[in-house]
Amino acid sequence: MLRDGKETTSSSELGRLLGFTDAQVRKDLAHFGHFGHPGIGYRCDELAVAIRKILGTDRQWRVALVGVGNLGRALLGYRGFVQHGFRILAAFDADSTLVGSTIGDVTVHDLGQLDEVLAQQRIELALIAVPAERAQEMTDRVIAAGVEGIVNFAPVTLTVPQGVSKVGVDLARELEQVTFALANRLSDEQA
Amino acid sequence: MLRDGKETTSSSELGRLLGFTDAQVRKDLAHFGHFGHPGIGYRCDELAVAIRKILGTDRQWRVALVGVGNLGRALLGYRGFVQHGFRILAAFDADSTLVGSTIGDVTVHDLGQLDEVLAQQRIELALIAVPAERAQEMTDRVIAAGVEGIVNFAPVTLTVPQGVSKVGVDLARELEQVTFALANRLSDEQA
DNA sequence: TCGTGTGAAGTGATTCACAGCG
DNA sequence: CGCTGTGAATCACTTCACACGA
Repeated sequence: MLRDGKETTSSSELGRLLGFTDAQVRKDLAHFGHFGHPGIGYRCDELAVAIRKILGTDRQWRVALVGVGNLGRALLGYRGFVQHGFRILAAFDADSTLVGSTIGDVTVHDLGQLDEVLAQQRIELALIAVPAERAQEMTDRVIAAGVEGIVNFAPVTLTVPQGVSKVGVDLARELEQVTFALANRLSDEQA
Repeated sequence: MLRDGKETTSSSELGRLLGFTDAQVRKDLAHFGHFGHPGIGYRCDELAVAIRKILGTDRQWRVALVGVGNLGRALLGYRGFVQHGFRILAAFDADSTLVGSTIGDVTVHDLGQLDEVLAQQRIELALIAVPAERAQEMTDRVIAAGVEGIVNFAPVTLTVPQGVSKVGVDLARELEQVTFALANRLSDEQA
């Protein structure tokens, strides 16, 4: 909407676009504050700022990538991260033939330097893209080095201490969501 | 559990492992049928079979990849798909220098051959890994060619007709989930 | 005795509907 | 007059608690 120069929107328009009711949109937004203008709706620019504040993306975040395989490289090349304020500042891999190379503008470090580089770069978030067997170990190490948020791409459930935030992305599980819907022919549901 | 040779489990054990209550586990499983044995619990092998049936992964699915960029290549190399019965049988890209090459054992076809190859290979599911601008167009085309399920990696909301199942994976949104938790210091929630 | 499956109770989320502001 | 923000009503989900089978 901002790109299109749209000034304002409404809960009903947002709802239609997102697949919710207008009341749902208003309740959800009102939960975080008073962003709307009665009789007018929501100003697009104000709303964008407010949502960024809520999501914590009103600033830049310092990110590291652990595991520079196929998926890791894809993550390094993903432009969406930069657009949302996520800066990948360091990468790590066990493969010594990769160590020292730069992909995009990120240098691949040896795992032995992990603690040192994470501290030096003041890394806050880590993307775990290593094989399932190594995922918990890597997670423990980055958390010990001060990382507070984890996105885990390995198909295992990680254990993290209180205060550390964690999200798991299991690509096969996403496909299972589709096959579940097809196997049971659900006509509703969308994401 | 199967790998460890475990014979049976219980709703409370599953709940502890997954982060739910025992009652929740029982209700959810009972929703789909009677899989447990009173006094015993759930037999691991029986439960695995039952869950695969529910998820629709008790058979192989024929999958195509549209877009062989960094992310596409990562998806091609992801072993978890094969393990869950998802076979990527064809890939497509607009880049003519890629067309004709094989990555893993999948051939990259020209987009012009999309309809033909999808029909010939009887493709059921498609992974959309093209830039946001092209995502809806590619989706329309694969659906026209008979695809019934879509996993979309482009950061746009796709429109699909009734009967087609769709899941969206937005990598930046996963990170935002982490920053949201950190910005608001939620102590609960895990995925 | 252990542990499932399940009505009943309790809790939380969504929708309704309208007062009030621009 | 349009649209938000919000109590009240509705609806859905989770937890409780127990009958019953192994």
